Amino acid sequence: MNQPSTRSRRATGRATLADVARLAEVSPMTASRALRADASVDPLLAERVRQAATKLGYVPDPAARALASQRSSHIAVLIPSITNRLFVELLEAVQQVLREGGYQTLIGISHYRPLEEEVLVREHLLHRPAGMLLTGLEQTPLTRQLLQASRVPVVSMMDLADEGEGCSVGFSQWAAAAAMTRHLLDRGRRRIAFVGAQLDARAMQRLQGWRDTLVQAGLYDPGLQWLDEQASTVALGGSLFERILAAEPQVDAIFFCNDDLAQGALLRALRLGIDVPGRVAVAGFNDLPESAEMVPPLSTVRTHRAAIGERAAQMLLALLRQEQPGARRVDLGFELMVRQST
Amino acid sequence: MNQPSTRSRRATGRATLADVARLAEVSPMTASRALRADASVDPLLAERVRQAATKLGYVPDPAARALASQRSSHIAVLIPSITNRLFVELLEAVQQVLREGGYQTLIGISHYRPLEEEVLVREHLLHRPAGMLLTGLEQTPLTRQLLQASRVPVVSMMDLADEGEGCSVGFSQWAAAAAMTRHLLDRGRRRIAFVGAQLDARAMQRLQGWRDTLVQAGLYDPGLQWLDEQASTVALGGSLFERILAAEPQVDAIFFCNDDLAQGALLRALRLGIDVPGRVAVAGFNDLPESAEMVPPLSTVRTHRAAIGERAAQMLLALLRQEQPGARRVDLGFELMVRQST
DNA sequence: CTGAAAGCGCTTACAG
DNA sequence: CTGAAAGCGCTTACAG
Repeated sequence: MNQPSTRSRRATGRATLADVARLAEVSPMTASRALRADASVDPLLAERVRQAATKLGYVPDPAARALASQRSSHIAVLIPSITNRLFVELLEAVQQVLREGGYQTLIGISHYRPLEEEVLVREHLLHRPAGMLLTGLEQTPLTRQLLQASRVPVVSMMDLADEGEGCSVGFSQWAAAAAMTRHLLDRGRRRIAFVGAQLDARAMQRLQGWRDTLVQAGLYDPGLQWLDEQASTVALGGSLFERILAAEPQVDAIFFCNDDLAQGALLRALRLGIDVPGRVAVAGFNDLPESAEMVPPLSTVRTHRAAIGERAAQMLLALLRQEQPGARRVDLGFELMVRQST
Repeated sequence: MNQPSTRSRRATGRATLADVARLAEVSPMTASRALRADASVDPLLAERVRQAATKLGYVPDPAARALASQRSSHIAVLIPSITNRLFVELLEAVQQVLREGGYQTLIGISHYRPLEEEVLVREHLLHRPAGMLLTGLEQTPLTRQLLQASRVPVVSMMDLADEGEGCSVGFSQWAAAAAMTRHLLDRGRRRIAFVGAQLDARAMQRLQGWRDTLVQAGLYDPGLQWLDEQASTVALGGSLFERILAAEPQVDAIFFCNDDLAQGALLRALRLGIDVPGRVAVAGFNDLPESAEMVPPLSTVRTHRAAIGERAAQMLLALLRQEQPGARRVDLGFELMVRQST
């Protein structure tokens, strides 16, 4: 009895589905179904199976499951950058939810480049992820095609897809930038510069929100638009701040496309003895933790990135459970944080 | 010919090892070995196999490989926090190297708690990672036991293990803190406070470096040791700065156990009009990107976290290839960054 | 609702 | 150095 074959390879010692089935006195198939809460298994049998599994401390082997089902328990999450705190907080929320849902998170960094994202999508698809979470909507045509062909469920984070265009959770960058610009106008500012860095799609949408608002107010001046392809850093913000004031002395407000840049501007102003907001107002975007501590505290737009990550992950889990995800497009909005720099 | 079985499940369309073997006119076993550069396969055959694989665009199925070999192509990387930029940079370097080595990175966040780390180790072990990268050396006894029993190769990052104690890449927190303390003494400071937050093992080692140096100088005063269990943030640094100066007016230098806290102190000093370094010197630890931009620029200790991540990942890859990893204990040192806050 | 058979795509453990 | 056989631990696709 229990004569092990001479060529046995069992080395794991872990309980297997067959062990559970034997203990529950059902076939492995029934055990498999019961444990996945799959097709309608007789509730009594299902319960017996579950108890057997608990008793044996059974944990399904992810590799075996993936091989048989052609689908893994991994979810690939692609973000543009991991040194940008924004995406770190997004990621943390995502991972939390996915982990509770029984999935593991694989992270890919695209460095803001659609072509790198394409490579990442291709690589990850080889591992047959159960689902994917993407940042933004600037996928290359090939990326879209690969995803569609793979039939892997996808949810996009940060930006909002057009109606009927796929699942997305985010907010309107345009509206948020427009709101901040309007705030500056309300404060009596008339020569409002915009500084964009990195120049990813979201920065450009913010630019558009600024521009449209100023055009409408009859105050748009293309000379006040400062774009820089470099990554956003505190150092870059400081240097741009100095250059703008030198080039356009009549500027009375600068709207930076994110907080790193704006923080750099505030620090540079301190160093140079430039009065903010007296001489010039400074606004940022995202509301990073340090922004409230700056001197003066930075006015900015708070974005709900943790909520976005959480919601997007939940939506993906619903998709994986074949449930209707409720809304396929969730707008989580933003919040204007008026502090003392404007 | 090529009569597919009526119950075929092939749906992937991907080339399989059998396809490669057929094209190269060898057995699947030989193809498998050739592709892994395993046992000495006849070089001519190996070349034929490699060409066939390229021609077919063959990519091994990770799930099948994991199931058969009981070892996946994933590497688990456990870090204490992902909102701390230090670990983000560590992680980025790690992931880069692992990816080039053909491995995928799975991230676990322990929130600085050994017990959470234990849970993560247990969870990840279920997925049979090829290897693991841990942060620090404060594993619980059970964690150590689980790791040892699993026989999964492990490399520790940041701290240095004792000789013969397992693989590690890092630097001496003690020496770095001692060096900064000596610098403050050299600048003529005599009442040097130390501020620790989070109170993880590394913060405590820094505390020890500060203490030992002051004891040796005959200037140690336990009343100047400020410890706070909260996470290090800019806001906390500001509030501690204010409290310390109120409680110990004769303090002439404050050594914060990391840059976040020190930055908060500098900002608070600006707000309160306290002269740094005139009234009090401020020092940090880690050299975050913003530190050089502060007013005044922050003196701190630069830690080589990217290099640590890179080196640790390389060491793990060497272990996985069964190579001798050269040194099993690599000290990457630190650099004193003397700027204008001290 | 349940189960016996086959198969997912690799590698281990032998034998030669 | 090479290969035929068996097996890793699940799920798919049927049949009943």
